[in-house]
Amino acid sequence: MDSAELHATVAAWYRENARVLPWREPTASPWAVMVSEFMLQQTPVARVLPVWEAWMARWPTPAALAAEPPGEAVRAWGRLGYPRRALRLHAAATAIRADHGGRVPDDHAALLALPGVGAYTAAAVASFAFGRRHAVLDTNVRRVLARALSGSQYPLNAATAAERALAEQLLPHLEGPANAPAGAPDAPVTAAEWAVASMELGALVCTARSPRCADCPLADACAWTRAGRPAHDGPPRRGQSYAGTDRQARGRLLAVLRDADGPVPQARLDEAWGEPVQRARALDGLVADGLVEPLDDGLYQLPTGVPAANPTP
DNA sequence: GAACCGTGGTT
DNA sequence: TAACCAAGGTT
Repeated sequence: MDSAELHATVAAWYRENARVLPWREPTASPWAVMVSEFMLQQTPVARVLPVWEAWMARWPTPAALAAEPPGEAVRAWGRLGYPRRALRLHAAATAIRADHGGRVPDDHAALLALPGVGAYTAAAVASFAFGRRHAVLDTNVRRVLARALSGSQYPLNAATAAERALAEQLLPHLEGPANAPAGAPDAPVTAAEWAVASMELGALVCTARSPRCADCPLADACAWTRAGRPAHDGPPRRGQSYAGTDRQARGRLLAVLRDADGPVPQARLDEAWGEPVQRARALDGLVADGLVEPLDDGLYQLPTGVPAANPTP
């Protein structure tokens, strides 16, 4: 199967099977797309949806978010996880207001320069919000390419230069929006549509644990299937421990502050995590990350964005 | 390059 | 049930 055939096959599947998601609507603003990409970093769609809706209702533009303290972003982030993303999204909104006239930039380099925006997010926003042509290499796409083209069950732990080169080479030449016009099943496939379609195939069919190969439009051409779907052979993929880690401690501490109306005394944090050494280390880390602001008298709160007044000597 | 950074659903 | 996994980014 050549790449044109690959694009057409996956796009045809996508036009029939894509989930309806608010940030994919043609009316979705670049900011709406950007917020979704931040939230979707390592967090499943189902958990993002309600938080995204509330976020967009409250902060429909970057300037609206930038006008509020970063702690409000952390609070609204809720239990999506990795709350530093909330802080970075707030910082990105602030940079957009300061440096881009309040509009999400439309080119990859300017996006990449924003806090919390890496190679994936810059390519995704440029593609999905602006119809630009970039390789969007997320975990779904990497898995689809590993199976369909390389014949392995899983991609390597880290994306290689060869992988990125392959993704570039596979990119359709056509620019334009990610969604084909309604009722145009044979519309040409844009780079952005290929990106969202290959991601969606990985998310719905070519899944990590139990791929639904019977429903896959690429099953006949898939190198991994043709090879008999051999089990992963290579270094073990790194696991993620959690219970008892600093991450869990940080999560418990921050949850107390999120759920409180105002500043919280140290004693409330002590209840949230019993082990004092780890608790202190976790709290220090949260403060260092800017997720927590220490006040006088052993009080703590979510960040206000206003540096605490220095006591006069 | 490897470690670190949350949370909850699925297998 | 414990392990795995999720539209990554930063240091």
